[in-house]
Amino acid sequence: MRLSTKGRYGLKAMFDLALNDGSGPISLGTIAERQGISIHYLEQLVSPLRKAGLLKSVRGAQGGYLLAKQPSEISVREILELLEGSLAPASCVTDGENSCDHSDFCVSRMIYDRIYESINEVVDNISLQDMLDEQYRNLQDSIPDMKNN
Amino acid sequence: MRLSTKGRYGLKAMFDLALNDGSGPISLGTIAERQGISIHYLEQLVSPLRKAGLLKSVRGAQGGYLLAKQPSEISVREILELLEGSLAPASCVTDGENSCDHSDFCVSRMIYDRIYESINEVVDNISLQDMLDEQYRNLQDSIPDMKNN
DNA sequence: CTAATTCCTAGTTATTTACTTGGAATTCGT
DNA sequence: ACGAATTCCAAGTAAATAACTAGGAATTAG
Repeated sequence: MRLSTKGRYGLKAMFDLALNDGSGPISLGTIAERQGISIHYLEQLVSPLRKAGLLKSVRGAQGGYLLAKQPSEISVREILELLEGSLAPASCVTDGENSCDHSDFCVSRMIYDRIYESINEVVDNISLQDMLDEQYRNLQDSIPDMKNN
Repeated sequence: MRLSTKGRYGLKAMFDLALNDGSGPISLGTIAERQGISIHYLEQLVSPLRKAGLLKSVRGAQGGYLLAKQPSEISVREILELLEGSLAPASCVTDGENSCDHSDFCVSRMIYDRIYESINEVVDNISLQDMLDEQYRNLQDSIPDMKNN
């Protein structure tokens, strides 16, 4: 039940962009270095995010990526689902009836449905803005002097 | 974020045993056939469940497995955690601080924590007895005549 | 024109999953 | 006492997936 590096790195990258929202395009090189991720690997993660319209790219020198919407308008769910596929704990939850053998009238499936719902409830209701707010709160609480970082 | 076959098959097997609770030991061969799982693979799943005290075994001919406790006393969480390991979406959630690089003051981790909690909230509160109840309800609703199966 | 970038496709390696194989130990029924 | 049915145990293996790497074309600021 682990998220893969795709989801985790992708979320990190999006959060990095959110932190720098408004300062013009940020290159993958910069993000890769800051987050400790291979730049070529990052490219692959960023590509679907761009195609889905979560971020914009600027090509050429001094180019890079920017959020395509406000941080408040991008949910963690969108990001994770794009990179991980659906967050369902079993394929029958999203595949409809066909994948399930019905031998036990799918009581197991009822469980997977409920897990799926509860995961979505969480990630649907956290936006990048919420993450920024949380970050700010963390900084205030633990290291008051670092507010300006 | 998928459960592996270990967790899913293991849950199926436990539910099968719950359905037959009280009728003496059920052999893995029977379960394997009913649930469409390789018997040798099932063995591997059942072994940790036995060692953890969720089920008992009876060796030799006419032997098999039985639940070691009442269905109401066995939660889906216990079963899944035994077979899948913790249901945390990232290792930092259960590994403590060491695995996390703190570069973003772990706002990501806050998310993984919340997902983890919400998953546990679900699986903690479903017991094998709840599954039996649900099964019975399903049968009543969809095929009234099959109540006696 | 050049350096810095995105963009694209195709490898490759490492890890994990999902089993299979083989056989010893145990016990019921006859 | 014997044989069939079982649990129990340790390895091995094949397939799938994850996690990258490699190479290069296209674009653009300076």
